[in-house]
Parts: sequence; structure tokens; C-alpha cells
Amino acid sequence: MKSASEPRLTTDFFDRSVHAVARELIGCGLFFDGCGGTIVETESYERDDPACHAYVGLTERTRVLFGPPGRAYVYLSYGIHSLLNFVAEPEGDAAAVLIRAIEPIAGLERMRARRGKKHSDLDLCSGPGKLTEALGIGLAQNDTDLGRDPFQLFAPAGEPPPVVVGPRIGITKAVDRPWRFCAAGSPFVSRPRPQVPTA
DNA sequence: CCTGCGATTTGCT
DNA sequence: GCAAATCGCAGGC
Repeated sequence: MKSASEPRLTTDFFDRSVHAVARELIGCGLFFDGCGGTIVETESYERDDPACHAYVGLTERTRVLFGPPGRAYVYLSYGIHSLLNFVAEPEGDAAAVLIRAIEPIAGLERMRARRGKKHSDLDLCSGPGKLTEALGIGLAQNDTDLGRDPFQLFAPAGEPPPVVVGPRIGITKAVDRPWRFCAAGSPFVSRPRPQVPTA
């Protein structure tokens, strides 16, 4: 896969169904301060969705989700991990895409240093907590604009890859909805791997 | 290969 | 007060 020379994603890309956005983000480039790679795994969360933070309505925390599309929603999970989401749908409609895994392409050395220990490329960004740690993304990026530096988001360099879907990971509510999207056959997605047809 | 568990902070009940 | 959109390690098979 190639990196970053295709058109940058604009607000329009996020101003529509969160599920379409999540699916079409597969194959797009995500870079933060020069580190990043190709998105290979996402999940969508919509407002009338018990697993979505916005399900409880408008609070201080969910204010970003109800805001304009094309911004970052970052929150702390299990008191340890910052999880990166892209806000979608028109302002007033709360929805977001959780970025779960990327195939690392740029800034490998800096990412490995931030992650500590020794990690292969396969383990560097294969999970929502891993990739934020590798890219250096934290709560400071909450409610910031994805269309401006240090974020760089690009459309797929060529044909977007085939996508497989499955149930979302790590939630306890609405576990049956098929809103997890992965690049078919990619070894860079988190576990459990989606079951992909061999032919 | 798999299962279980602790770390650690926040937001809402 | 407690559950949480996770991770890495230990130990068993």
C-alpha cells in the first residue's frame, strides 16, 4: 500500500451516515505529526445505539459527538488508553467512528519508541489503544479538527481494499450489530480477526 | 493456541 | 460507587 499523495478528506466525507463513513475509511491514510499509515479496521457508533456514548444524551462528555462532523473525539478507556474516534453525521446527530487499527507506514521508529518494548510492525498499531499510543494521540486532541495539522487524512491511493464486517469488539450492549469493518485478509487488524472467506 | 487478571481514571447514577 | 469501545503478561493445554 502507498502513502499519502491522494486527496485529503474534507468535512463532506464525514457529513453522512456513520456506517458509510466507517466502511469507506478502510484503505484511507491516517497520519498524525508525520506518523501513521493505512486504516484497516473501524467501528461505527450511532446515536440510537446503546453502545454509543451519546445514547445517554447530551452531557459534557458527549458534547463533541453532537457537534460538527470531521472532528476528533478522544476519551480515556479503562483509565489507561486514549481511544480515537472521528465524528460523523450532520451537527446535532451524534455519531462517531472508532479507529481500531492501522497498517503502519511512516514514522516507524518514533512509534516504536513511544510504544516501548519491542514490537513487530504487526503489533505496533493493531488495536485502538495501541495506535493512539504509537501516534502520540491523547486527550489533548479531543474536539480538534481532523482536516488540519497535525492530522492528515487521505483517500485511498488506488482501489479501496475489499471490506469484511463483523460484530463490534469489547462492548456489552448491542453486541449483535455488524458495525465492525476490516480490510479483508489484513494481518494488521486487532483480535479477534474477522472470519474471512478463503476464496 | 487459549483463558484469566490487574492497572488506573473518568463520567454518570 | 462502579462500569468501562483495552492491553500485556502469566499460565494451561
